[in-house]
Amino acid sequence: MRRLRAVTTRVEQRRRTETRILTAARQLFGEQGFDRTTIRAIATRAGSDPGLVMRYFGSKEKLFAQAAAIPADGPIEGSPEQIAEQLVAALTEKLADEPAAALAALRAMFTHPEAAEEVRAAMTAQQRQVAAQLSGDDALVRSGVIGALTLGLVISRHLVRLDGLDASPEELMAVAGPLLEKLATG
Amino acid sequence: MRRLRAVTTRVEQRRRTETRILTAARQLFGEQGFDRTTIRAIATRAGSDPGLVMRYFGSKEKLFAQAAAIPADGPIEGSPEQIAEQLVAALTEKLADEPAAALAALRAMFTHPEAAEEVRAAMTAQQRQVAAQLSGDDALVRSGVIGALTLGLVISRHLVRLDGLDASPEELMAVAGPLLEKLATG
DNA sequence: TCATTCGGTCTACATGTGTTGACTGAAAAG
DNA sequence: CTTTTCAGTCAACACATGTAGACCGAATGA
Repeated sequence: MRRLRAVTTRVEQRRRTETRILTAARQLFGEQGFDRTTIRAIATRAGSDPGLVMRYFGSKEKLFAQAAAIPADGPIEGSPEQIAEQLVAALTEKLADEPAAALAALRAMFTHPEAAEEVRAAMTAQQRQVAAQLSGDDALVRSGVIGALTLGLVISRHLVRLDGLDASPEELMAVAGPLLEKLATG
Repeated sequence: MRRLRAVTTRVEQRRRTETRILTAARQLFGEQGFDRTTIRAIATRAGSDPGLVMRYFGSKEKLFAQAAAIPADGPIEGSPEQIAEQLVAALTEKLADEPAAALAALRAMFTHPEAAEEVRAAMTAQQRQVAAQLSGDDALVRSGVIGALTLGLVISRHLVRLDGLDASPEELMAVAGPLLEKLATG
C-alpha cells in the first residue's frame, strides 16, 4: 500500500475495459444483430481479447442481455389530451436519439427470442397504461396502433433508414404528432 | 419409351420436391430468420436431404433469394383521396394475410443485407409513387410516415404479434384507415 | 521483499454449418 | 435389352464460433 500511485489503478482499469467491451457490443449488436456479431469482433473493436470478454461477462448471451437492456419509459397518465402530449414527447425523444442499447434490442428482436421478449415487455407496459386511460370499446386496438406506429417510425428511421424519415424530429412530429392525438382522443 | 407409365414421372417428382423445399424454406426463414435457419432443418421439414437442397438451389443464399422474393404491389395513382383509398385497400390485404415470402423477407431484413435491400426496394417504389402525387412541401415526409406506419402495422401484427393487433383487419383499418387518409390528403 | 491477486494474451477444443462428391437404384432413351 | 440420365442418400471436409484453460507480468498487500 505504501507505493507510488500507479497511473491507473487496477479496479479502474477493469472498469474501463468492461465499459469499452460493453460499448463495442452495443454498437455491433445494433449494427448486425445477435447472430452475426461474434465475440471476436466485439473484442477487436474494444481493443481487447475474446477470453476477457468471456471472463467478464460469462457468455455471449449474458453480454447481450446487459448490452441490450431497454431503459424503461416514464409513466403515462392523465386525460386523453395529456396522454397524447406525453406520447408525442416520448416519440420525439426516440426519434432524436434512441439509445444504442435499445437499438440493439430492436435489431435483434426479430431473430432472438429473449430480445423479442425484452421489447415486448417494454411495449406492452406502455400499451396497458395507454389503453387503461382511453375511452371507447376500441381502446385496446387504438393503443395497439399507437405502439405499431411508434415501432414503425423508430425502426424505419434508425434501422431501415427509410427515405423521407431522415428529416428532423420536429418535421417528423409535425406529421406524426396529429396522428397520435387522433389515436388518443378517438 | 415403350414402357408402362410410371406412377409419377421424373420431372413431376422433381418439381414437387423443389416446391416442398421452397415451402419449407419460406416457413423457416419466416419463423427464425436467415441465420438461424439451417439447410438441414429445411431439408428435414421438406422430407428431403441437405444435399438435394444444395443441388437444386445452388446455395443457401440463392435459396433464400427465391424463397423471400416480395411480390410487387400494384401501381398507386390518382387524387389524394384516390391514393388514400388504394393505400387502405393495400394495407387491408397485407393485414389479412401477408404472403410467407414477404414475411421471410421482413423477418430477415434486419440482419440480412440483401433482404434489407429487397424490402427497401419494394417500399421505396411505392413511396415514390405516393410522394409524386401528394401536394405540399412535406410530401416526402408524409409518404415516409405512410411507409413507416404500414411497416409498423404489418410487423407488429405478423412478426411481433403485439397486443391489440390480433383484431380483425376491418377493426384495425377502422382505426388505421383515417390515419392514412389524413396523411394522404394533408 | 515476498507472496498473491488479477488483468491480459494465447492456444486449443468441441460443435454446428454450408458445401462437396461419391454412390445407388430406378426411370428414360436407344 | 443395354446404356444413360438423374432423383435421392450418405459420409466427409473446411471453416467459423463460443468457450475453457494455461500462462505471463504487473499491481497489490503484508
